[in-house]
Amino acid sequence: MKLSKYFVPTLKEVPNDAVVASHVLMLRSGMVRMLSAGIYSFLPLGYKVIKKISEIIREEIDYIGGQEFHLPALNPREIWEETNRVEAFGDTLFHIKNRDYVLAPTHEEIMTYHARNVMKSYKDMPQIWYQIQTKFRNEARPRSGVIRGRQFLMKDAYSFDSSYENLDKSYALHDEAYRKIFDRCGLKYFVVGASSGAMGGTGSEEFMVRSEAGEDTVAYCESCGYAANVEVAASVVDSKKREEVSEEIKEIHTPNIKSIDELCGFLKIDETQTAKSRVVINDGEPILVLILGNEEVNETKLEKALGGNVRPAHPEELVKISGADAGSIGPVGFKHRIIADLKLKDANNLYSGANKTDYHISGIDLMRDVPGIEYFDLRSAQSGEGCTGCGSKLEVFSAIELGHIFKLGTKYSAAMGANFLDENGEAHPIVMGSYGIGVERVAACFIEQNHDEKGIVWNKVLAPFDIQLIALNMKKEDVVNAAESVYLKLKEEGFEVLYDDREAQAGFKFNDADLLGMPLQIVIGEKKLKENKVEIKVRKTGERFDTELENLYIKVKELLI
RNA sequence: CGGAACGUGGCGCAGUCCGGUAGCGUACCUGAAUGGGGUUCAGGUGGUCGCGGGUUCAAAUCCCGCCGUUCCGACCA
Repeated sequence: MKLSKYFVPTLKEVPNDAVVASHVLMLRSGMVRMLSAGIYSFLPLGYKVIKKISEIIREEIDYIGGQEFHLPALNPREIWEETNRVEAFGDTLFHIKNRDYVLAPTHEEIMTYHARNVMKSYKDMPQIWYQIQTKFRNEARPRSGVIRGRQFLMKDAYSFDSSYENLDKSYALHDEAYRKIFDRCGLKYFVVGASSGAMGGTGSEEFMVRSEAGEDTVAYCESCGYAANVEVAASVVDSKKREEVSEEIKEIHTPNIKSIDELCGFLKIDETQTAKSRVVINDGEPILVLILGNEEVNETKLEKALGGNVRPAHPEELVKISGADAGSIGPVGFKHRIIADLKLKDANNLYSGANKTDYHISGIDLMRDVPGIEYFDLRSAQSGEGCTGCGSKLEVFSAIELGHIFKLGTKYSAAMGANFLDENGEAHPIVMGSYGIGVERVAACFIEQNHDEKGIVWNKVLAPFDIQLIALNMKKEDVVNAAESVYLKLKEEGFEVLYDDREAQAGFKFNDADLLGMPLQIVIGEKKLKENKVEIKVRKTGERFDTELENLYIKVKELLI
């Protein structure tokens, strides 16, 4: 491809609206342009990358027996009513105004619709059906370029099995395929065991990439591979050390002191000497939740510890329950169930509310003064805490979800009446799995992980072209002739070559080549051509060396293998 | 959806406070020089100043309303 004729609108400056590296570079390198918030056009160069990623996905899913479909994005709303997901998706689902259609945000219903009444026998299974298709979600806040859009390309696969044991097999096949896909793409990723969440089901794994642009926060152990969303991640935590002597309980007048900050300032003590109280209502029962002053309650863990419905108590309820306003509630003398974070286990000499407005208590010994207290893990894991698997240190950071594999079970088949007959002639709902990969996210994550101050650094697998060929002076006939023949020869040899044949300064071309980031650059200039030599630059290392023209093709092959 | 910022040629910005002929850099076009890291000179093209309304002799500038984009938060199969 000749760059003079190829639509690659590069930008020298960083567009105002782009913040994260991948977004900036996709815009600057002319891969994409925004049409509206969260809606991107892929230009030829960007689309080449998308096609390469899609092809890798296609090969690996085909390899495990997947069959590719192409499904409509426009769906009758009534199919989505069958599973009650019009309501479940709420405002995230796009609705068509002048006909009763929705734009599909995923395709469980449509795949199940096609399986229903057709896959009637256990003999018809297993099946793995997939597609690579545009999804539509009315995201409240699109962000980070293509990483979170209102319209995005997703590979979504669905498995249909006659039993949960067989579902495990289909799931394992996808697990393996996903690892191959991301390995082949050259991504550094890790796998998080996630809770089943709102999709319903029995198990799932998320394939994540570490990135500042990520929207999930995960705890990860490098040495044993343990990874979990911080919502559920466990960690080994030293509880607050019990001091040798327990002081006497003492009531302190603390006028207008409401927060832990104010209390610490007023009494000149450290947050870690205080126990923060929160009152929640769990299925009608008031419960005091106690946590170290400088920490926050993890709502997911709290709900898991208590079970049932959990909501914060209203201010009027607080007074009735504890006898004090919000700022003065504490465990001593609290009449209802009390649970505390593990970090507070058996702690003493604590400060907390007195259950009497404008009073606090010092010298609280949870062992002595709070009989019946129960301990749970109620806080989020933090960097540096111990891994529960191997004892090494956990790291907590943000990450982007690239893919998600999911044991659905019978949620959709049961709701939609997609049943089959087993060996005994009994009807059962089909046991399903669903498996997604964000295709543009693969590209964005690769760029997040592989760029420098000059631009993108593609590997040969995802690079839109293998080689960027640069002719330095298009006014010199011998340079043009040499570049032209190298261009043709490289193409004959099966390489994808982007030939910069523009009338431009050398520096301009070098910088554009570094921005676009093809793995190899071949530079043809007048001086070296006189010695029958051309220069090769390896984008990743910055290494450059000269080679004789006739050795060029061998050298290129070596470097691109 | 709550909070904040921004909106002026393709891109990056100044001008807005204090109303008075729409500017700069870059990109683009023409010509010339240059030709190994965004070179130089000369001459050009291109803008409903986000949209609508109001105030005024006069609005990019002041007032009101709306729209768009981004960031933080909420939300997120």
